Formats: sequence, C-alpha cells, structure tokens
Amino acid sequence: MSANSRFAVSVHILAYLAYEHARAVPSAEIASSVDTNPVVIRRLLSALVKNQLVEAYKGAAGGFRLARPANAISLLDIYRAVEPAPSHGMNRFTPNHRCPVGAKIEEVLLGVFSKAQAGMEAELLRVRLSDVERQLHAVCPGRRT
Amino acid sequence: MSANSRFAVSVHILAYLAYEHARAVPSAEIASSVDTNPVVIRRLLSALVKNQLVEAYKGAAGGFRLARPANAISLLDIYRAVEPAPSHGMNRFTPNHRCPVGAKIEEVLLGVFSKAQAGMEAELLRVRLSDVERQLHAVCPGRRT
DNA sequence: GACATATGTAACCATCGATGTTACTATCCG
DNA sequence: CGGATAGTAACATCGATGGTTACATATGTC
Repeated sequence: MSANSRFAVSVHILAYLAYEHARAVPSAEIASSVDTNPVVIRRLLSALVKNQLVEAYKGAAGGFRLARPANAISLLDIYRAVEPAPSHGMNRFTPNHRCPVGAKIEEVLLGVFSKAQAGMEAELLRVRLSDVERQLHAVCPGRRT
Repeated sequence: MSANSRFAVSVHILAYLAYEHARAVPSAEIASSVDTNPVVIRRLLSALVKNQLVEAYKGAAGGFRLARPANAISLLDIYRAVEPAPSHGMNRFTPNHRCPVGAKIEEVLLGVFSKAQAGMEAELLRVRLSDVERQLHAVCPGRRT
C-alpha cells in the first residue's frame, strides 16, 4: 500500500461518522478521536466529499455526515478517494535505456504492479464500512455470543 | 505497496543477473544498467544474498550470480527479501483510546491490511523471475510471432 | 607477495513527502 | 450581529530514501 496514514485515518473518520450517524459531526470532534489536528481531518474529508462519500455542512451546527448508508461504502471506495495513484517507486526509477534489460524492465514492472495492485484492491472491495462498524461494536473477549 | 523503489530496483537487478547468467557480474555494471550508485546496488544485493537468492563473490573477477534457476525465484521472494514489513501508515496512527471508535479501530484496520497485503502477495507469488526474463526477450511490436 | 579489483558497510548529506500548525476567508444558524 | 464551522493556503518539522564518500576486507593474477 503506501507509507502514509491517509487511508487508515480516513477509515477511522468514516467509522466515526457511521457510529454517530444521527447528527452532523464537526471536524474538531473527529480530530479528538483520531488525536490529530482538525485541519488534517478536514483535508481528508475534502477528498471524501469530492468523491461523494460524505456530505459537508458549513456554519454553526455544521459538520459532516455519511452521504450513503454504511453498507453502500466499500473500503476500496475510501482507498481510491484519499490515496494518490500508487507509484510503486517507479517515479525514482529511471533505468539506462541503452541496456537491453533497462530498456524494457519498466514496461514489465508496470504489468506486475498492476496485477499486484488489483489483487489488493479486490480484497478492499470485499470489506464494507458496515463490516468495520460491526467489528467496532463486537465484544472483545471470547466468541460465543 | 511502498513508496520506495527497492522492489523495482531489485527485480531489475535479478533480471540482469538472469540475463547474464553465465558469469559473475560486478555491482558497478548493474549500477550502470539501473543508472544509480554501485553502493545502492550492493545494499540491495546484501539483502538478496542474506535471503539466498543471490551468491556473492569477493575479490578480483568477483561479482554476483543467481543462487537458483530463474524459474525457482518468485517476485514474492524478492519482495520479502528487500521490503521492510509494511506499516500501512499504522506507525503514525495513534488514535484516542478513550473514544469507543479510537479504542478498537486499530485492531480492525490490522485485519483489513492483513487481507489486502495477502491479496497483493498472492499475485506476486504467481510471477517468477523466468517470466520477467521471457518478457524482456520478447519482441515489442505486434503479438503474432 | 604486490597489486588491481571487488564486496561489505558505516557515515554523512540532500531531497522529498507527509504531517502538524497557524491564519485567514466564506458560510450558516440562531 | 455574533459565534461556530468548513475550506484552504502557507509554512514548519520530521523521517525515510537515495546518493556519495571512505575505508576495511577478500581474492585472483602476475
């Protein structure tokens, strides 16, 4: 995946909004739960709003709400909303094209990364925000009801 | 995956060694193909040697060779040899445990990341170094032989 | 044995990306 | 009006990564 925490924090944000689905939640409250600065939260929410996963309300008594039910949001939706296109290190990778290996390796690696990425995204698609919410509610010790 | 180029460069290195399988190749020659410093190459080769994918020969006429045939090395072997354990951003993610969401979200996210990682690694396991080598030899334009 | 050629690795530096922070504007509710 | 909130630009900080130099160690060739 990537080395940043955008996806992790974003899932946290949306899980919080699912948990507090009855009202508009201000960024400062979410920031308290994530333990970071409200601006960091608003930056991520900006991307989530643009991708229509969340609705924003300005002004007093404003805040954020889920734009859809939690079972209609997959973790892949979240991932694609907040993660930049993965470079897989190919940006800093500029091999010597005069070498027979260096000339073609980039193309081959792009194919490999594409498959690996697809494998990962397929798993994210299977998990919905409602699954995350259910796990948050579950009682920890023991599994027998 | 990760933002660094270790995996991409390492696949290049091993593809080069597969291409020049008949002799021991010095790090400076590989560095020329990758277009970087020989020390960078040796650092990665150090990890590859430790994981028994490559054999190193010191001294004059020394260099590096594949330790096994190219069809006995998967890209997952390479990935695990040179990539540090993926953090998925969880290192910088320290939510407020006094919040019901913050208290459990880490555990839930670890499960999600574990599945996503497994999906990606399953694809890397399917590709062998010999597949990469074959694609390097393939003629570019057109697919009809 | 001397020497040239390699690896192995530590140490340091420059650069870049991600995150945190401040500050300000625009907007909305009461 | 006035308080609360989103939206966003600008800047600072920090860590990871990659590049570079330096040097010790090992080895084949003469």
